[in-house]
Amino acid sequence: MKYQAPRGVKDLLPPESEAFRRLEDEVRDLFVLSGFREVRLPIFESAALFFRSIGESTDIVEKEMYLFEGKGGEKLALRPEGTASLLRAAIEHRLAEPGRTSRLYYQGAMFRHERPQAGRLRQFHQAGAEILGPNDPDTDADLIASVSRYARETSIPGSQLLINSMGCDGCRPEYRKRLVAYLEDHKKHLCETCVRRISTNPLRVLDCKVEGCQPTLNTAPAITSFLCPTSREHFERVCQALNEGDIPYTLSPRLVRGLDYYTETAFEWVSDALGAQSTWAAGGRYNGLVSSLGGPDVPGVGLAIGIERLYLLREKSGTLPRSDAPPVTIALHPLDDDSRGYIRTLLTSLRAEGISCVGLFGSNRLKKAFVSAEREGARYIGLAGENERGSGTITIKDLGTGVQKTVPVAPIPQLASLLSSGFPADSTP
RNA sequence: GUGAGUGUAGCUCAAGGGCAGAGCACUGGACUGUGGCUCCAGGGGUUGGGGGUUCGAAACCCCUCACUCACCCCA
Repeated sequence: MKYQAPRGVKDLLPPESEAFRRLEDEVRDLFVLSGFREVRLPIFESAALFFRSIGESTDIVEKEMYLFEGKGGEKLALRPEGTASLLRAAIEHRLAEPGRTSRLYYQGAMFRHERPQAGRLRQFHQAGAEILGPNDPDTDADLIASVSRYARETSIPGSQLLINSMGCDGCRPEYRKRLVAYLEDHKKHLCETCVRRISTNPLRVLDCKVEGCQPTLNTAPAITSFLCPTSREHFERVCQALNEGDIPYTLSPRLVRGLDYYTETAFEWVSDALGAQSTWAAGGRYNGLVSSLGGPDVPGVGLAIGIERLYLLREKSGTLPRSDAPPVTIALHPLDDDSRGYIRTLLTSLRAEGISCVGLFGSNRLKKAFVSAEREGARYIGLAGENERGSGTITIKDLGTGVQKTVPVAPIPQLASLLSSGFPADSTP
């Protein structure tokens, strides 16, 4: 094979492509139902935007970004996530202003140069929703509730909500100090990467999955016992709101989001039906991010759903959305060469009436036309030869029921409505 | 970036040193204005690529590429 898709990217073919689109629509509907409006964002941005927002010492920035230079030498990057882009746009167009609330969502391809595996691609798709403005726990809880409810309604298999608090600029530094001290003391029981992270990104040590590290990490100081009164109250009220809303969750003191910008509430939805990449949606509050990107001091909270992972889950549970409407209403076949023009005219007229149709011009054999019509997924086949042409009619057969009828082609709207409303069952062949 | 597993027809897979095969799919015919069935025939392959061992390699060895899964990381 001369050309094939680059590593880690996938072609989506029918019918999977259609199911994927329906899933995206489903998520869009979910956001719209909660008052979010869409922002279409560019697929690349100034690289510095991501360095700044995601964090210099994260893996994404250190080794996973697709970087390239514009003609003028400007440093650009394919977006590895959506929040940074959305906030950039919100700040640039004055949608993030103190005292007002913006609910915005985005949806599209993201790019990270990682080794592909189950549920992990180099080009993948996320849909994310961000609320800029409010800083109250009820907003967090409401956002969380919308996704948890969606998970329940669509029967996402094995889904579980994990939540934690990351504290704020006031209390996290103190906690961080205590954690580093603890980790230093227990260095000899930790793996190599953990030891390295003590100095680069100590909070992420908590995320380590190495078996040998677990005993040490289990007894490490938990951030939740170091929260300042404000952060503690915020977190407690989020949990309380979830309790009241009957949203099940698991407190996960060692949950640390991969991106540096999170503050206060952090949450993610995992599923044991997914393989090693078990997170299918995640988010959190980011109160300092807007201002650190040059905007006003506006707090925010948001989340993103990994569409491919959602797809995997729905596939596993056999609940992928499927379009039941046939792709083509009628396939038209000329019975002789003289009828080809008659058929072409009819195709144009029917499409003008919104009826999906194809012409079967490939073979003169009627038998093949039937096979082709079925392959096209057509509901009806329409035949025209000398007789139909002479009388201005078309012979239409319902491929499902076998019911057949010869009807006038004019007026076209009447023919169109016959095709879209369906054949009477009592017609005789 | 590291490790393991797998690469044979469009798809699913046989052949484990001795003629590269099956099922499905595809094309044509039986069947020239009425389909799904059946029967007959046909097209398809540098066995991922390169090198080596051997009289002989799809098979054994080395290199390489790709895919899959895992580590890592994350949606």
